[in-house]
Amino acid sequence: MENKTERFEKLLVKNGLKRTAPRLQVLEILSGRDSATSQPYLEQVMGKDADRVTLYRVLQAFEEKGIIHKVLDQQGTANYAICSDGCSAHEHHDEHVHFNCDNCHKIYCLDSVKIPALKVPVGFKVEHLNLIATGLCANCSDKVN
Amino acid sequence: MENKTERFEKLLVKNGLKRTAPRLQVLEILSGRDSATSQPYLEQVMGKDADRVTLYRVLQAFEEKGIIHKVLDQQGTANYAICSDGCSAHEHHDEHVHFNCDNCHKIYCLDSVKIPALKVPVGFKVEHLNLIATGLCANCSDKVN
DNA sequence: ATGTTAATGCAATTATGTTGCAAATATAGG
DNA sequence: CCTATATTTGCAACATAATTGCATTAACAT
Repeated sequence: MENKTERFEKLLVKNGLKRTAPRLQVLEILSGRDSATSQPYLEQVMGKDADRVTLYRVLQAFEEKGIIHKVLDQQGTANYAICSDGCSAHEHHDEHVHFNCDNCHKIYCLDSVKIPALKVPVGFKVEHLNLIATGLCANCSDKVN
Repeated sequence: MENKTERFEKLLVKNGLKRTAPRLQVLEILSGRDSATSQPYLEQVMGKDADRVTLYRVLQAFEEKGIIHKVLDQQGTANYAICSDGCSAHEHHDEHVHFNCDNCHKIYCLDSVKIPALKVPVGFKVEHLNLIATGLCANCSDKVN
């Protein structure tokens, strides 16, 4: 199996980004989590390893290249998750449902759930759909019962 | 036809809120628009008529009472719209689709469009759905063509 | 090895949101 | 109409989040 860091390095090069420590660290953190990661959490984990400004810029660059996508939770806080294959700078294929757990506050990308087509009033042209469900995730609804 | 201001005053009293100038002004502004109104826009329009802090508190009170509902746009900015009848402090019936126009940036409440039921993975319990569509609104798609 | 370009870190600035408190105001009751 | 009371407002201070410019550093092509 291919080394994880190697994969990340290729990913960066493929997108014309240099292989730098903060970028690799962000990819490392994001890939190790099963749900989207909030900007404040990233900031905390990176600590003094990288400047806050650098983090902003890394995330912005990744988003532009289609390496990660941003999901806003109900409070408007930005959360980031690595895009599944098939995303690019030109087109994000992240029109899956996001699930924001009321209990643990994690945000899951439900890649398998597609957003159904929508009937909108005449004249409106839908480009993208963004659906966030809230409730209890599988983990938390287990614990509660 | 009943006077608009009278209606607003009744609305406030019904919700146990005093009839104050900033509150009436917010209702006036929101009701005069065909789309949701951003917090920064409200702040700008109210100008020196009300303090920034007061605006925050008015909006918060209105939201708690179910008089208005908040929609976050793609940038995470809060937008507010008057709730249709049937909303209350206990239950918001605002699970309609919101439409964020890429051109004019207005946010429309598409009250007529209901969010279709969703199949989620086993274990997940959906409480609320929040769907924002982006694209061109009727107005803008007219102009473009 | 080295030159060029991209990326980082720092400082300063701006924007955004929150809290405590004193002054002002709405309204209920006399 | 006047007054008592609780709510609401406005101000000041503070806290947090995001952005910009610039000098320094680091990546990497040659």
